[in-house]
Amino acid sequence: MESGGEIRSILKEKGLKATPQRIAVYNSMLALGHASADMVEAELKKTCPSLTLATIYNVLESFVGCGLLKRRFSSNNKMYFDVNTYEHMHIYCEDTGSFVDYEDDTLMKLIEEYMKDKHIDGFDIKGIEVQLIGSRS
Amino acid sequence: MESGGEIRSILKEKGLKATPQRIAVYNSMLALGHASADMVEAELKKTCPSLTLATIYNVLESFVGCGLLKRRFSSNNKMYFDVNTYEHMHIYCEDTGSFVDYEDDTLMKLIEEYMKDKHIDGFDIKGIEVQLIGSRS
DNA sequence: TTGCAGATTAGAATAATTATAAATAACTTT
DNA sequence: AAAGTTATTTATAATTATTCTAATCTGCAA
Repeated sequence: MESGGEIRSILKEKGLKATPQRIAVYNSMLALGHASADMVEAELKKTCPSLTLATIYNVLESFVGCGLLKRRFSSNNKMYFDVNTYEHMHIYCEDTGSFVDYEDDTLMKLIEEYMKDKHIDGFDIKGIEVQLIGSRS
Repeated sequence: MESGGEIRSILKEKGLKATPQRIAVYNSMLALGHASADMVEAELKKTCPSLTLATIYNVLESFVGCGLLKRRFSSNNKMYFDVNTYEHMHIYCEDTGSFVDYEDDTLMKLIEEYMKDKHIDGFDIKGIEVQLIGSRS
């Protein structure tokens, strides 16, 4: 039941201090799944009112650095971050401008299988991002 | 050899006036392939010095509306646009933060084929975006 | 050619992110 | 357990990216 345990060890491993702010942001990202900096701020406004947006950006950036989060691709002018616990795809909803997680292991496997023995000159391919563009039906 | 011909008719069809600004932005996007508003501005600074960023944003937006361009997904806080002449994927280079077009019809077909008879509840899927994340090797 | 709806412009306003420098708190060493 | 070191947080300012506004201009239909 000790909530900060896992993240503490990850941070220590990366030489980052385990501050309450980082733990709060991490828990909030776990709850949200994916979010932008201001969404995290809103989520933590009650429990952590001293938390600044600048800190949130710092924390999110440091989490990307240590692999806890991934940057999300978006088509508006905002940065989104994803909890990096599993490989999944996203549906971008044109009507609401929001993202919905979408899991399809078969498709991910299909793509990964195909890419495995592809060689793209000049690049090391580290990951594949798939976004479905959709509207509410 | 008349450069503005095609776009003029597309604009007319959509009820948009064929202004020199729109034609200039279109040609610049054709040359760049994909770009952000400020890249278009830089490209046109010499030939079109009166062109404003506000106009460029307006023009890009109207082009997305009429299908000449597509919004590009990115992971920094910037909007990018793509010339919408062919289906292709992108490689995002982590080292330089830039995008490189990548064509792989086989993979695109593979994915489209798979998605064709998928039903995702609540959504009409209109498109698929694939990004490869890579670093310079 | 003229009228007018739509487009462009300059500039201000907003939104999103990053930088700066001082204050604070986590971890190490004692 | 206390002190020192250093990374982190904080508040604020600055920067970057985009959108809004209101005045002017222009493409094009009549």
